[in-house]
Amino acid sequence: MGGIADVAKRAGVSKATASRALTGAGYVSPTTRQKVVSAARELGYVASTSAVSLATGRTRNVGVIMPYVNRWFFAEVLEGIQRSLLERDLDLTLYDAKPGTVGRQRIFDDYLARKRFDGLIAVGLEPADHEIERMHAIDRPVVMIVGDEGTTCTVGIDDDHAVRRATEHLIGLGHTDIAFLGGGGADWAMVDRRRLSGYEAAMAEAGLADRAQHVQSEVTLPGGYAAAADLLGDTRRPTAVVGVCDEVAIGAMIAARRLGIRVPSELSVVGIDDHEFAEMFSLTTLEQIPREQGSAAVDLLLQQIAQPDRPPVDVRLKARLVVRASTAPPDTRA
Amino acid sequence: MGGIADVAKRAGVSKATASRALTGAGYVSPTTRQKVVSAARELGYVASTSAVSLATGRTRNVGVIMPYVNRWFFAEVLEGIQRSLLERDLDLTLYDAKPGTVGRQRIFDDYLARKRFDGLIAVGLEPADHEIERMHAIDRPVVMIVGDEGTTCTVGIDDDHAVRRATEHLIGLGHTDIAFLGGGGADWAMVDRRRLSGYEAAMAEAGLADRAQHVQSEVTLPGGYAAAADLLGDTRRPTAVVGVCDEVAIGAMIAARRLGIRVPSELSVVGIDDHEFAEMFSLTTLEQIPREQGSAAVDLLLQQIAQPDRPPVDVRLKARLVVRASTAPPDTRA
DNA sequence: GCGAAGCGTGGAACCGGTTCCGGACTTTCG
DNA sequence: CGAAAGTCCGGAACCGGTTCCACGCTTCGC
Repeated sequence: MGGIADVAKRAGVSKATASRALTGAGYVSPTTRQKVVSAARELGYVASTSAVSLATGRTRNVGVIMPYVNRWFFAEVLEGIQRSLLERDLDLTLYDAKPGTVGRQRIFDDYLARKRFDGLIAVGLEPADHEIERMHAIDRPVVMIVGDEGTTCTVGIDDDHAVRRATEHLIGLGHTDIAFLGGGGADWAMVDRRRLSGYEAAMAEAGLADRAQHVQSEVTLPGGYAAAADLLGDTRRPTAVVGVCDEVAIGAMIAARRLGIRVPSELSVVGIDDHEFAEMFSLTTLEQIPREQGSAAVDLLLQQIAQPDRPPVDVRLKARLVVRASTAPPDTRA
Repeated sequence: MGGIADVAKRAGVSKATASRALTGAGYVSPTTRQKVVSAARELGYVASTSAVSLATGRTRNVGVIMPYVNRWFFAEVLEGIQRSLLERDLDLTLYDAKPGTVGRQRIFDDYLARKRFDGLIAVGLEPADHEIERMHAIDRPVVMIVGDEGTTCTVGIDDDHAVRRATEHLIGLGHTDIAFLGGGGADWAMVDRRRLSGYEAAMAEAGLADRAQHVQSEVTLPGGYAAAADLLGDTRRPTAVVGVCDEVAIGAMIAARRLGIRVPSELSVVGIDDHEFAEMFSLTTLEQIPREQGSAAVDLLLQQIAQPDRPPVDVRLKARLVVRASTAPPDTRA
């Protein structure tokens, strides 16, 4: 009921002409087009997406696969993607692939193979080799946000550069006891590794290699809180902390406050992200704009869909230093 | 390439038989079924979702429409839904319908009408009348999480009851100066309204109707912070605060800390949600488990899809009081 | 022993669009 | 003025599955 055949009949034309009139492909006289269009409107006609997909081979849908949706970065990226797709009349199907779950396995083994999408955006996925293989096997363009430059398009900030700047900011203020907080452990993400190495490089360049200190923590606000509570409880504590991301950095600020350590006079804290809470906590940070990364990924993906044989492109965005009130020269009286 | 026809040929049977063998519908002898299954495996056959949808009228996909994905509650619900769908081999397409955006309008006007899904879950949508009309017009089951009981199935906690208990908890501790923080303003959500009325009812029952005080704020952590900073700056401040949700309550706690007001001795704070940060802040709260609401919604939706003419059901979950260290009797020395 | 019921299978219609191809008509151009 | 090119449209094939129906065979019940 309500198919294009009905529209065609009402407009007094063939299915073929009705289709051409509505899709805009091929020759149709202005008057018949008008007739078809108004017939469609009168009937409330909406093309069946499955029929269109079957006939054209295009789904007008993109898949987004990410390990979390409840973390700030991922949620923001998702919104950026969604907004871009909405402008272009494309749908979005979401795959929530938490590391180490059977769900993730099923997504890679079954869901992706169904090819419900014209292209795939993978966000912070840290895929294993066989997972990468799966993604290529589906023969659809893939763009990764926060991923390895290599065979596919990628979008992301220059993590190394960002952390380097964060660390240099502290060094420039006169700090020498600077700890890096966050990451480590078993499933230690590549981004976090890259960020740590940026920190180490900056420390080394300043001749502080032997003062470098990496404190492990879960990469969440409570994780940062817990790790910082340990670190700062010691009387021999650093004068500054670089958080692997803002959530960890804010956790550290909260811990400091609880311990009665003043920020920034007794402890400087810098993060990376410009999280929505950063301003409230007056956190100095390096701003990345995940929404923009999301929409950049959509742009890239659509290019790849249009021209599948174009070589992969990498978009690397620079992070801007936002100085707020969580950083200051170390307290020399101590 | 790789259609069911190829599988059929390789197994030496007709398309019809191959289809029956793979879907499990109709009579197929065990031996032919086996032949078909292994032929399919050898060819790496995966059925085209669009062809299946076209033929069966089922998409094996559910739509989820929500105004935010970056807020805790929504993200958790989304994960709950996703997990449930994953178990049942269903896909999920996400519609991000921010209030007052053209995107939202397009979702209701165009996207939903495409009927890419067998059913729809609407989360905290606060739909306008014409939006509700649109949702019914698509002729697919709808389940709402946090919505009006009425024509559709709904899932949610009993907000009135929850806030009542939160308020009674404070009254039981001896507080009489209790402010309700959050909500109000132009696009003031229905949940928040319901919660306020629960507070007012509890105050009235305790004979404190004239002490009731509603302080408006944006329903976010920074919003709670800002509003509480105003409220608590005054010397004539309440001894306890009920936050419309945990984010607002936590914002209030942070503000109190900044102002040097001790929690809980000088100020008790209670929230609603059991947000992931609640434990870190030792916030007394009423626990709701959004993930469970998500999976309950999926269950309901699947029932409705299976039996579309069943009367709508409402699932109302009770919230459990979790007492932590943010509430105590008022400081009588003051 | 024979009709009915149950099982296993293939042919063909069908879901609802798009697109190829060819015919008719009009315009352009040499 | 005739051929070629351009425009407009309809018939039919096609995308890749599912399902109705008919048919042959076996089993069962009376």
